[in-house]
Amino acid sequence: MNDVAGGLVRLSGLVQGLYTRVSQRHDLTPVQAKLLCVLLEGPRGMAELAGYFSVEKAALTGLMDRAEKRGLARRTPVPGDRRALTVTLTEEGHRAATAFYTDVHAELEALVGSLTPEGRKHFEQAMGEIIERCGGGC
Amino acid sequence: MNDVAGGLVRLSGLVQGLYTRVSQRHDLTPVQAKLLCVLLEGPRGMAELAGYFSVEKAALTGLMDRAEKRGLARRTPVPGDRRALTVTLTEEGHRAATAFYTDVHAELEALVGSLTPEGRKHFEQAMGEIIERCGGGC
DNA sequence: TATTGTTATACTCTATAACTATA
DNA sequence: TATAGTTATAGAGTATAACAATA
Repeated sequence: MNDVAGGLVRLSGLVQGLYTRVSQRHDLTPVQAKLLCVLLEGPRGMAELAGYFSVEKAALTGLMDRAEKRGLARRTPVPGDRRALTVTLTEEGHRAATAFYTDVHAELEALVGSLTPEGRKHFEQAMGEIIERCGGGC
Repeated sequence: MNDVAGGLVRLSGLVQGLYTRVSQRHDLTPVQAKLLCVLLEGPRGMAELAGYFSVEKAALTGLMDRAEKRGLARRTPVPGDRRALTVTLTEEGHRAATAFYTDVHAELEALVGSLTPEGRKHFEQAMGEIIERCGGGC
């Protein structure tokens, strides 16, 4: 696979590896890191998070149990619907999320650091097109 | 993250998701699919595979136990070193590997199908540069 | 002593199915 | 009945540490 397909797999592996290494550096699992990053944009419901992660509700229960035990996030009741829970970051979780995000962002920037401004622009545009055309699923 | 970093994460997520879906279609886990693809290029030792996967030897024992139980690969002795084992694909494993590989290749090609020939060339070149500059680790 | 691979143990992540409580 | 979330159970993947056999 020495073509686009191979390139995509290798590039994706590079990004995945980078993400995992940075997670470890912050004493997080990659999934926990992803959870923190999502919650950085605001509180979310359990079902909402399950949908976002393309995972069953039950998996989120476990994920949140561990995140809560580690003091990164918490579940709070939703006024008006006594079945529902909202997930928010704790202070520690917010600090961890910000630190992780900053770090991973810098490393990803460094990853494309060898591109010329021109090449970088083309690359960004191509990624944008692929992502847009594929949306969520594809 | 609406920049290169965000694009890389989303693109990598797209590729990862595609890989996982195709694996499932072939009744494989993503890790098993990766193992089959590596073995398609020839037999490998256990330690060699562990290195390739950036994983401890013990993890590979478990991985191979399951692959062997499913009839996809087998361990054979190495003449000349009675400690070592070589991992090879079974016939069924070879069939599964080829079918998976073909399928994933086609899907990845389709992923970049919206790019113009020009854009595609630029994209390929940029990926090549990034990968080359980062080699294995980076 | 170093290397190859395994075993034992524990943890994370995930799926499925059955369940509770509320809407 | 439908939705939100949990519990129970099982399996994959991984790490660590201790081990056996061979080099």
